[in-house]
Amino acid sequence: MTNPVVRFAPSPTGNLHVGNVRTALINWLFAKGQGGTFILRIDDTDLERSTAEFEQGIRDDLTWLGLTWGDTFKQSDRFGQYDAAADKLRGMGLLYACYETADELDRQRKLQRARGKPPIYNRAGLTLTDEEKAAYEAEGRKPHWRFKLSGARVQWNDLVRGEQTIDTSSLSDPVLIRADGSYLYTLPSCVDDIDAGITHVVRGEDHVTNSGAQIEIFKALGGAAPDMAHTPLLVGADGASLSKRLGSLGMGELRNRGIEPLAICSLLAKLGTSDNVEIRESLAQLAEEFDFGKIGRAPARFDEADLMNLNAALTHAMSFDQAKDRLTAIDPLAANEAFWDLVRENCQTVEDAARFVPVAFGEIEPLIDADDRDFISAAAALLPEGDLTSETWGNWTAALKAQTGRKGKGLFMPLRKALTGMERGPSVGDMLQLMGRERALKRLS
RNA sequence: GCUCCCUUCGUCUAUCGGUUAGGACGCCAGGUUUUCAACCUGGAAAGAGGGGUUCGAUUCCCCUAGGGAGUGCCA
Repeated sequence: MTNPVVRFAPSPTGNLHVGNVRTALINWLFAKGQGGTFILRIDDTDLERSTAEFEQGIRDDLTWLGLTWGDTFKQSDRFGQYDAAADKLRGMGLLYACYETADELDRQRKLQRARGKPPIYNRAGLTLTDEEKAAYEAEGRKPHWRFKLSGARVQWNDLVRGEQTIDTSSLSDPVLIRADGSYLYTLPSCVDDIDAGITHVVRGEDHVTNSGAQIEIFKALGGAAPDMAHTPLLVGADGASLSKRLGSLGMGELRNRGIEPLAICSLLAKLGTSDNVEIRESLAQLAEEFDFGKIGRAPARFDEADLMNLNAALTHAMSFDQAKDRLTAIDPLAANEAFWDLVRENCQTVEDAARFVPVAFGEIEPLIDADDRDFISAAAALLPEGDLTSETWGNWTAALKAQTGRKGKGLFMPLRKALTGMERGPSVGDMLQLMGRERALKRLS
């Protein structure tokens, strides 16, 4: 396989969510792994619902994730090409005018369904005479345009699903052009794929029947259809279809929660594959490991808890340099390498470090149980003079142990609670050095 | 309703007719640690149900159940 060209084609009518991102990621990983090109196409033929804000949001999210594109364009800049393609299809007798209203079509479908028949368009438009068309036009009706399917079986070897067959006689002829003259995505997508030299169309399995119809359009337009890959959709942790909330879980929200792009990409790249779901060091590594053959055919469950686990693993191993800017945003004092190295393994996100900032650099409310009061007073008196060093903690607790007879948890836990105000956290001895003598004594008094 | 796809530990999966059904994540226990995390060791944990085919089915076929998708002048 040489230099594949793939595209991710979101429509700017909303923000990117986990399902979208997975499709984008798989395209990207496949392209990068094969030395190919990843194209970002903005499917904004629906001028009503598309907005510049969503478009920018999509670009920002992809950039944040690291899914950079080699080329990008918008469908709204290419209506001329679509018009030409439509004319070509009309000339071939493959694009025909229909005059039913949406309501009429809806009624037809309901009727068919009620009789146990599949709701397929009856092709009335195909046999309309010029007089009948003129009569509709006189009524003020404008036609919408359908592509005439062959009725044959369309076949392809799907990179994920294997041999696929779609019986086009069981499909309605797809509407390509609305009554208001605007394009639905079906035709522009094919035209763009041909013009951009797309070699592989990679998308979710909700598109398989579309692919059946689009393959016929590709052929009618004189192109060979690209290879196809349809990945199973993600479902929620409960096994039901991805919930509204999860399905629309946006990148902005994940970013706000402190989730790392690589945690998202690692999960979405490995979920539903035969590879272990673990954090990877880079997108490049994910690309190297990518293989359509590893993707299963059953829907995989997307669980936010898994995402958080991966993110925690990533955070635990994150270098100070990587975390620095984010720590600065929390508090300039937190941008301290010794501090980060100490607290990171107690953090699930970089922002979790905020909990420990007051312990090391500010004020906290010490936790001292009533029956530990004397012990804590003794501890305050025994705190070694001079600078707090890495030796201090060991010497101090040894002296305390000798004087009070306390040991183990009974010795250490009261100190932890008094000095940090928490029952859990990083090593107290190291925290002691960071907070300094003055804070320590104040908390022990 | 109709069409297509799917079903192995809690989760993601391996197995391409004969295996003690393997791994990873998670979980539990022990070790280490003042605690948490990390790390080490160990453990529990699966073939949806029913029929076939076969000397032998997780594997092949059928049925049922369950899940996903499609069936739009959405993408």
